[in-house]
Amino acid sequence: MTQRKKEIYIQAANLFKEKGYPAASMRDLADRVGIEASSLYSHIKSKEQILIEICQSCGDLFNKGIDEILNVEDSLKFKLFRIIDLHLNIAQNRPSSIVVFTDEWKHLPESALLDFRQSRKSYENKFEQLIKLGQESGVFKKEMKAKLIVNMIISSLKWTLNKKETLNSDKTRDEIKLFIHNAVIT
Amino acid sequence: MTQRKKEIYIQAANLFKEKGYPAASMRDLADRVGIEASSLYSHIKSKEQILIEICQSCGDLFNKGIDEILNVEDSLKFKLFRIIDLHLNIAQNRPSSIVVFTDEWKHLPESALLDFRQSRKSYENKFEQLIKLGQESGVFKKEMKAKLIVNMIISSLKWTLNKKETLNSDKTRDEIKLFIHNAVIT
DNA sequence: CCTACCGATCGGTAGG
DNA sequence: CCTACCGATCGGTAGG
Repeated sequence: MTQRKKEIYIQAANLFKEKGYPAASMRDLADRVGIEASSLYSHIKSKEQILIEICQSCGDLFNKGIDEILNVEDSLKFKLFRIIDLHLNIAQNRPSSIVVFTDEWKHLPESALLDFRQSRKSYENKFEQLIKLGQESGVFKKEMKAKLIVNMIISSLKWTLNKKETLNSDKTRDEIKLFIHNAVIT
Repeated sequence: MTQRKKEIYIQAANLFKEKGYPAASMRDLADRVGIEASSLYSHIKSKEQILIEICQSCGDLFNKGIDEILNVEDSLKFKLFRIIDLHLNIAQNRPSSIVVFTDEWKHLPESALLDFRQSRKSYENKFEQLIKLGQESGVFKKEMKAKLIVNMIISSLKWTLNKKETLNSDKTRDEIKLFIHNAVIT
């Protein structure tokens, strides 16, 4: 990946985040990169392809991240905290891409949409298994369905997207973990 | 508001939800209503105006809803549960509009955007005051900032949008309330 | 990487 | 509510 191509992907993520994918034009993007719109196509295949790659790479970050957490020997409680940090770290390190991944995936073309849903499903299933394991061993509360707990946790973290100071504050991160700790740990 | 105009707003909300505002065309909308695109403009002023009214009316639902809850004499804990039901009820009763309100507000024109942010801010401030009151009286946990609690709660409920069976299930609603109860009630 | 350009589609108007 | 149409803009290609 050349420097120019990287620059295009970075600016595309910024632009898609700000305007939304359909409202972001290739001419907007070219302006930000500092070249003509037609010149973009020497580096990229299509507008769609940029969206596909942004969404795929974010999905991979989540799945690789959770795999690493689950494969290390730790308490289930600590693994849950590491998953929370995984979400916050991705938001911190890829502030534009993560918003595109979260808000613009519905504009993916059909085949990439199937991949996206599969990747997300795979992630949620791993997360759910962790919760179920904790419920069986008495670490996590049993009164709520594991799938609901996963949905509540993932959803609850999304307000932090785009909130740089929140993501940078260890104190705020601790409060987020405390909220979820109170919600699910026995 | 004539029947035809109502129909246009309903179909517009459905369409904006499905495709996103920028990708939804007035020709799409006209097809769903069963008239020509140009005929839409006998009933509505512009595409933008539809978005503005959808977002305004949802904002009003939240603000009127919370005002009613806060003005009735109830325990703070019960008021919190009523706020949760307010969110779930709006999602249940206006399944398309609420998604447009949540996901498409950034496409509002400048002046409407100011109104939108003000309405949302107003809602969040009232919610925050309730949490602070509860923290002072020892009903809600003090270890987390009130604003963070509000953000976590509002965000945590958003996964239920578009999940009709979740919104229709009293049992699931109870689990959602239990999650939040555990998180914030002493 | 640029100039020049394509067909398609956009929101919206004129006039009836 | 329709036919006919407008200028603007879209993603993308040809050719150099």
